[in-house]
Formats: sequence, structure tokens, C-alpha cells
Amino acid sequence: MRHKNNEKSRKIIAAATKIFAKKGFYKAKISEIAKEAGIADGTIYIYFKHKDDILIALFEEKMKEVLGNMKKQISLESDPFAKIERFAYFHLKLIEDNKDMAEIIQVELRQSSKFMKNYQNKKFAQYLDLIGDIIQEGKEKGLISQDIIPGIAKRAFFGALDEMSRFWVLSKRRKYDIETAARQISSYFINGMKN
Amino acid sequence: MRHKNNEKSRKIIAAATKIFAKKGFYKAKISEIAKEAGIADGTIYIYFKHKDDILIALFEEKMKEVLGNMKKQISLESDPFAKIERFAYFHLKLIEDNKDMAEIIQVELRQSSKFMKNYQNKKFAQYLDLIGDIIQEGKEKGLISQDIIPGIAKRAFFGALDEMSRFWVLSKRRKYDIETAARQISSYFINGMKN
DNA sequence: TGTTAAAAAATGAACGATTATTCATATTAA
DNA sequence: TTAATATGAATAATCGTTCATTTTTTAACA
Repeated sequence: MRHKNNEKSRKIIAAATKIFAKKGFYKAKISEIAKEAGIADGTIYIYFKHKDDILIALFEEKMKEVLGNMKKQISLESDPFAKIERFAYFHLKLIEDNKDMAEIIQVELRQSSKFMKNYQNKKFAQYLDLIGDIIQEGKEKGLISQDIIPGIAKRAFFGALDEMSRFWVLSKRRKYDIETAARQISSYFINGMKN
Repeated sequence: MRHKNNEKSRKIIAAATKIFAKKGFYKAKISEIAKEAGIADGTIYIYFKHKDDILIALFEEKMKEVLGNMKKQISLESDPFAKIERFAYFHLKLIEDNKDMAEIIQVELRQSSKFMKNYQNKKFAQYLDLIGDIIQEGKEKGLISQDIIPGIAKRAFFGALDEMSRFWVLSKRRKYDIETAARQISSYFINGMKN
């Protein structure tokens, strides 16, 4: 019973991921999601109270996965600079491997504060903090200048990667390969923050 | 006649800027915009064919202004690194001075490809190219390493600033002042791209 | 193992609320 | 007086959500 429920709500989220990515949240119809999931419209309302809830659940599920993966990747390196480069690479790789999810996070996450009044995306903050923690570690080890403010640097670094992904998500063909982009972007920050 | 039309459509755009920023495009009602502009609902349809057109016109108008301002600011410096720092400062200042516009660009511009199938935001591309050109100039003058790919670096730099603005736009209080953020972010890139 | 009744899950047509857009009419300017 | 603008009530289409009904699952019992 418990098992089956999870199975079906995951199926709905998978369908919603596809439809939200294609049409955007507002233009996506419940009936389309239902059709994509191979169920009746009404069934969705057994698993989710409102349309909004599907998007929230989608964020939670995807961000949990992303966060878990990235934590594991970072733990494979000990040097802060190597961690930064690995973060860049896997962030971009993630986007590439999950275009639909990426597009939703890119586009709909931005609006989240608008249509979901009190939804605080804690998982996203934690994701940012992965970068902040690496920078902090670098400062403590004397590798990164004491002038660097982690709260700014973590956002700048994430923003740089994020803009690169947006470019990929919205354009048809990828102009630069992942390795190159990850190496370039992380090198700006690594060299720029060095002690 | 020409004069009056422009005057009124600017009034509508100003009202729309306020309402779109507060509610987001989809939740903003034409009737609200009309009320804010002090005109009747139907009047909007004399100046704009659809709701979408208001948003497109809004982008065009704001981006044109932003682009013009930034071009002027950049031209005040001759050193590429100084240009980069000035770009960072005025970009962030612009956000601060035009919160409503910033919020719309942050949030709604992201969706533009979704609801306006064939609207290519050329002004935005030009804005990015301002950065690309500075980097190119820096390479030619031997200040910036030949390894730096302007197409990646311009997006990374813009993304870094953009993420910082998003943080400001979506949060109540500003944690870091503009000068600090601009100096930090531009220093990562300047030092990171140096020859 | 097969039967069956109660519970749970699923269905999809119908409802009702919302809102972009239109247009017959009124107002203002030329 | 005529043309251009503006009005806002009415229209029409859209869709999220509900719920009476049907189907499937569960588990109790012979």
C-alpha cells in the first residue's frame, strides 16, 4: 500500500517533469500530466492536493537527489580546489543528463517565491552551502585569501555555472563541452580567490 | 497623436512593471494593470494586441535603457579591468535602483522562451556582448590569458552578478553592500583571467 | 483454494470560477 | 460634424477541482 502510493506519485512527478519542462508550469494542464502518466485526471488529486503541490514535490524529490549526488562527489576529493572543479563538472553534467529537470529548476524555481508564498527552498540553500563550505575550508587551510567572503563567492560561483546551464538548456546545440566549461569556470574562481 | 500614444503606452508599461513584479506575469490581471494605469481594461487593447505584448514591450523598453546606460559607463574607462569592475558595480546598482524591473527580468525573462516562442531577446545578447568585448579587448592587449574563452567567461561573469541580484531581489534585506559585492565578484574574474 | 464482502483506489464527466478579449456605446479632439 | 479614443459590461473559452460511480485490492472465512 505505502509502496504503491510512492510508486504512483513518482509516476505523476515524472510525467509532470516532462510537461512542466515543455510548457512551463502555468501552461501545463493537469489533464496533460494525467495523460502522460497514463491515469485519470481525478487520480492526481488522490496524491496531490493542488497543482502547486506537484511542483513542490518535484523540487523536493529532484533537489534531494541532486544534493545527495553532489555531496558524494565532493567527498571524493580532499583538496578544496579539486572539490571546486569537481563541483563545476558534476553540476554541468547533471544539467546535461537531466534536461527536463534542469529546465524546470532554471525557469520555475525562479518563480517559486511568487506562487508558493511560504515555500522556502531549503534544499537549494543547502546546495549553495556545499560551495560555501568548500570556500571556508580553503580559507582555513590558507589556500584561499582571507578577503574572500564565502556568502558572495558561493553565489557568484553557482551563478556562473547556472548561467552556463541556462544557455545550454535554452539553446539547441551545445557550443562548448562540459569539461571545457567546467575547467574554465572553476579556474576563474580558483585563481581569483587564491591566497 | 504619435506623442500621446507613446505617452499612454509608457503609462501602461509602467503600471505593468509594478504589477508583474508583484504578482508575476500569469497571476497579473489585465484589470489590475488598467486600474494601476488609471484607465479602462479595454484601453489596453488599443495599445497592445495581447497580454504577452505588454511584457515584450516592457523588455524592449527596459533593456534598451539598461544597455544604453551601461555602454556609457563602460566608455568612461579605458582599462579592461576597470571596465569589468565598473560593469559589476553598475549592474548591481541598476538592480538596486529598479527593483521591479529587476524582478521581472530575473523571473519572467527566464520564461520568455516558453510563452513567446519566437521572441529572441537581442538586447539581452547585446548586453552579454558588452562583457565579451571587454574580455576580447583584454586578450588583445595581453592583459588576459589567451586560454580564456570569451563566450564562456561573459556568461560566467554575468551569471555571477545575476545570482547576486536574485538574492537581493528575493530577500528582504541586503546583506552585503553593492561596492563590496561588485569588488569581490569582479576581482575573482580579473585575477582569475589574468595573463 | 475459491468465494465474497468491505475498503481502497481510480475514473472522468460535470461544475464553477476565473479572466483575456471584444464591441456597442460614449466621450473627447480635430 | 467627423474622426479618433476610451469605456466597461458582456462574452466565451479555459481548466483546476470535485464527487458520484466503477473497478480493483484486501483479507476473512469456509
